[in-house]
Amino acid sequence: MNDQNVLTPAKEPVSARGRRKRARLMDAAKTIFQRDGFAESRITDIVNEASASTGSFYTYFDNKEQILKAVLTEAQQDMLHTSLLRGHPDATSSPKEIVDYGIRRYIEYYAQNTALMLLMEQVAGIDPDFREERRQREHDIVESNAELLGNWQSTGQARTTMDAYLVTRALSSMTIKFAYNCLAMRENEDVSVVVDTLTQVWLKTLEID
Amino acid sequence: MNDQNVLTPAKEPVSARGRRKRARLMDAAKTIFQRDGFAESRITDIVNEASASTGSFYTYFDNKEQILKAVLTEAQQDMLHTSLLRGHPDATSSPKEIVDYGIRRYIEYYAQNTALMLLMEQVAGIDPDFREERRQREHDIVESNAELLGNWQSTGQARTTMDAYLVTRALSSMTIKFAYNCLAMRENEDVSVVVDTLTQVWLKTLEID
Amino acid sequence: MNDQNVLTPAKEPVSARGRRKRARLMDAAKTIFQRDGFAESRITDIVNEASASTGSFYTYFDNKEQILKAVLTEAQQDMLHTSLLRGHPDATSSPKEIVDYGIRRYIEYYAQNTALMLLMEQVAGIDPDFREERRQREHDIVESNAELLGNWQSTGQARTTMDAYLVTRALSSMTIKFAYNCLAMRENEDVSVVVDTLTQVWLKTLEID
Amino acid sequence: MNDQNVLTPAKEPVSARGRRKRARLMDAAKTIFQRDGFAESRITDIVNEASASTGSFYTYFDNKEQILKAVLTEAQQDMLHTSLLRGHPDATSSPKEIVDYGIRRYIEYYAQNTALMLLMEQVAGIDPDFREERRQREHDIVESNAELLGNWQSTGQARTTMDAYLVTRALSSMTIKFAYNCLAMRENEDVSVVVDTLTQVWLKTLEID
DNA sequence: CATGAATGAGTGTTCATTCAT
DNA sequence: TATGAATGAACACTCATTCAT
Repeated sequence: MNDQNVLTPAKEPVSARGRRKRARLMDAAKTIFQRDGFAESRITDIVNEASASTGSFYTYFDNKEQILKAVLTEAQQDMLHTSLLRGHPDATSSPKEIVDYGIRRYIEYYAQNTALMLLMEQVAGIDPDFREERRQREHDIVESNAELLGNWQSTGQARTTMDAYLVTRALSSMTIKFAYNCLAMRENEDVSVVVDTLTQVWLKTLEID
Repeated sequence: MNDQNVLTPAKEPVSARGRRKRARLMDAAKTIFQRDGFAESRITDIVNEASASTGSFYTYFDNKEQILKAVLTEAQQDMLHTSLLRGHPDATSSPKEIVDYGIRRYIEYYAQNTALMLLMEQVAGIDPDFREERRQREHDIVESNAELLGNWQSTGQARTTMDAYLVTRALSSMTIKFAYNCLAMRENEDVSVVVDTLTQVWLKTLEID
Repeated sequence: MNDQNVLTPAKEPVSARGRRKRARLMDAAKTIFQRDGFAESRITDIVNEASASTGSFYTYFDNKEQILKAVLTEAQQDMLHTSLLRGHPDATSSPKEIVDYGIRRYIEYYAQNTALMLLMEQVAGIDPDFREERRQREHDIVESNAELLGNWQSTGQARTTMDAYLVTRALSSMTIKFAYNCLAMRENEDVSVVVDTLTQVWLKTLEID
Repeated sequence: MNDQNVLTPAKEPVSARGRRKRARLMDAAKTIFQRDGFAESRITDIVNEASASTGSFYTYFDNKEQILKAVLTEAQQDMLHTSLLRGHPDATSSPKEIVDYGIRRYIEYYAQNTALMLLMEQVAGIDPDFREERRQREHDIVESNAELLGNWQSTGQARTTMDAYLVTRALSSMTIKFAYNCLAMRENEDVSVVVDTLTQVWLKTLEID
């Protein structure tokens, strides 16, 4: 019935006006957090950016942590397709196509959201809870991917004999960190080169033709 | 007027007593930073930990940022061997031995210094300067490793035809992030399994026997 | 310009519905003031208790002070019989009966309304206006009682030669403070013992048989 | 060894300079509390009055409540002689002399410290802890006085047969409240009249010649 | 050079009151 | 007239930094 869980009690706006104001505050917070980082951001800046008053902030959020959590949770909805191997539109595709597609999609999303990714990196650096949450999310994705790899191994489509979970974890780590270095750190901004490189490592390691 | 040479980082103690006190403060700062993080740490806690006074702190450091930089710079001395492929004691070793040795050494160092690694991750999240510095350092290491890989390619010891810099960057990324996930995030604490998995991916990708 | 007669306390509701809502707010305010005290009470709590909205509050009251005054004024209606010596139902009663009856009635009222009495004590502590108002009210009562005592003195029913006003003031003070200590402070909750003690002091001092 | 009890941890100044500053803050707080009352007072006003900074305030006190407690505790040292019957300089004095002396001393102290007395009244109105503390203190004093009265009763110096504790409580209540009304409320500022009236009621009630 | 008290700018948060709906 | 979201002045409190001793 109520999909608003107990960890975020009350503070949900009822009127359309309220919903709009809350959304504006979250947009503003996202902007400010991405620009100044969490520790350097001031609630004053957020409410100014949203053209709201401090009082309004506290109508919808208890404190800075809470709006951060809200911003990140929302951002995570968009990120659910970072599953890499899952989510390919065509179920009959070959492993090679699936790997290529998954990596491309992840990298492209990353390229579009580097500021947000940096923010998440920062929050993970600061907040153990968020760090653990992220670890768990990554763990789930890796496990799901490992399962798929297991299928490929049993059908001979992937000839590697390495442990499915560990190798998937290793390759996922590579993909995430490479994206971070090349895109967020602006070391190499040519997306297609990045995708090609990563794809080749995946295919060679998994022994997929 | 000001005979303090501006190029000197200043505040370097001259007496042995001074050098000892400065070292005590840095040890304390490292402890506190690792425990509380940079933003949450208080100078008060640092000086208490060091059994010093706030005044003494400012005798040796200009501010909180400076002692952080000092702590990290010092920590980085120990880390110079994270070059992965460089630094093998025996110059005549085979590529396989060098890869295996380099990864093992890196992972073992990481396992010994997870708190420090988390701190560095945090600071990278917060401070763009440190982030850039780290990126540059990694870039140099990757470049140096890529050069070695180039040699192996030209002698046929590594049969991959991928771009030496990009593939080294990708594999280094994997190694660093896998270490972070398995060790700092405590997902898989069996060091030898971690090393084996990483080594295999390196060797297969680079086509080294 | 301003056809709001300044002598009218304003905000008096005209409709029956309005009168009911105003009464609900006052009841709620009384509850909250007694529970939290004036300074610690929130208008939010009052309107929640009354199941009303903040807007409605300001329809009937100008501010928090005003509803406090209204609550206390209303409470004072019930207290008018705390006159101690006045208000005995039988005009032909003896001084002894009148004293005993007055004290008993006051103590019993006090025992029934300790929370309210504590509130009044608190407001007297905070608000000089209320303090002066209370002093004036007590003064009037004491004067009225002193007049009665004067009659008893002239008829020999009270043989004391002390100044009627001062001794009445002293005995009234005792009665009020003793009630406060024994009942509000819960030092001695046996009402009849309290009444007996007070009555004896009154009679002995006034030399009434 | 350490007579600084655990309820007031730390914050005690060690240097003479610190002790002076702390004392100045307490003086200032007393002034401000007496002028504005506790709820209406601002820490800003206290530190301005003391020509100190907000930071200094928090060097010695945790918050406004704590400095209030400190001010009142100190004030209470001076008040210990409000015992009424105890503390007469001449041990061989008659009951009449003792009563007269005790009341006079109490009233004179009260007349000199009306602002402080009003503050205590206010705090008692607001703070249940202080209220209880005051009740306990009064209880102890009354009990001590009742004991003395018991002696007088057994030697026939006081012929009343009333319960020693109750009658002492009643007469003490009268004294305290009468002082409050006449002096703090400025109803009758002639100290000697106040003292005479009270003394007569005490003596007549206790049947002391 | 050591000490720790003093400083005050800066920030989070509350809540009475207003006002658009 | 009812509602409850919006407002922002007001205040408590922190903590890096300075400076008198």
